[in-house]
Amino acid sequence: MNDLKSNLKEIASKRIRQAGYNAFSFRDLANEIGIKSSSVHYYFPTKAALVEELANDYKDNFFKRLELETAKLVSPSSKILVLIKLYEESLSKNLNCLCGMLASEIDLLSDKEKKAIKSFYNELEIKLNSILSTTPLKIDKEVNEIVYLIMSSLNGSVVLDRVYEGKKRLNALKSFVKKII
Amino acid sequence: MNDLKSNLKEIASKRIRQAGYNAFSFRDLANEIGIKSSSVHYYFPTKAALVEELANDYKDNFFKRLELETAKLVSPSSKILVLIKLYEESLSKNLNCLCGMLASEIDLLSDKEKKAIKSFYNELEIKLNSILSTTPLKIDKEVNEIVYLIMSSLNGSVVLDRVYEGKKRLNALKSFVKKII
DNA sequence: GTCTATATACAGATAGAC
DNA sequence: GTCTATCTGTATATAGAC
Repeated sequence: MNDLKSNLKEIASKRIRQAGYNAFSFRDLANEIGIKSSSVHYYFPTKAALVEELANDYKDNFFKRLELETAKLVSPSSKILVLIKLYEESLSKNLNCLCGMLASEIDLLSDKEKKAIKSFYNELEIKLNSILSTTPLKIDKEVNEIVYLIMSSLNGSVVLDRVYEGKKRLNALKSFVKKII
Repeated sequence: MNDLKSNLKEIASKRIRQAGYNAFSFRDLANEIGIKSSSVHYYFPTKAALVEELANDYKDNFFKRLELETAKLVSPSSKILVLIKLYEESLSKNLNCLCGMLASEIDLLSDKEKKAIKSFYNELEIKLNSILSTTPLKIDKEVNEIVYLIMSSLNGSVVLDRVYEGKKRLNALKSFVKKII
């Protein structure tokens, strides 16, 4: 992929993660790079097509990193801490999770965009279940419920930590994971 | 407050909870009621002023209900289940929490709007801490960390349950609360 | 209180020249 | 690939008549 296209995607992704789907326009992207908005349409026919591509890229990159960084780890808790670290990185850049942001705006999305978002969370759920199924929990709960708890908390933590410009909620989740797994 | 003004607020709140700050205009509100957008400006000088009022109303109403419905309850877990029930009601109307939605779009907001959002979460944190401080937890964790876990999970659960048109994540949180408190 | 009229700017997209 | 030009519609107001 040429530089310009990937630059456009990077800028668009950042904007969405800052303030949502409607918080940027093709003109914004064009201005930031120094081209015209009609040229952006050369790369992406519509805004929906761009966002769909962003969501799919985000998922691919996210799970590629997760696989890579957990590959040599053994304990479930260490693997989940890597997952949390990916969210911490997002927070440290003062950005929401792209899919979390779009999930909260699900009513705005086309079917293809929705599918991309669901695909991200489907894979996350599968991954977490597989990590947690290898070991008994230190708390008497269904694995699946802990998976949901971790996923919902990850999403909410970044949103709220961003509001408070801190890390308390992600840290609390981290601490919780260390305690129960 | 007259009917028209409260109708406008109700419609605006609903739209934000469906798809965010930028997902409605004064014209939308006007059209839905059958007046002109300039008339909406009679009630609210700016969009920011409207949203600030919505957030403050939401907070007032939320905690009024929480106080009312927990007043006669004794056990901490039963009180927290009432809190979760408020989020379940939101989900059953297929709406996000207003403050959760705006929290994810925090970069869009004016200082006054931000303040209103923080005020909601400040009060929720205080309330949860006070509920959980009356009893020892069945899990060896700091109360404050469990408060953060519940708050972040509440937010994330509604967002994700809405995506999947289900209740699994809020139910998982409910189940977790029953287990540890 | 509600309207018409207006102002200024932006949004998403397309046609066609270069 | 990038541009100019254009289209059609929308957003956030404000002024002033009724």
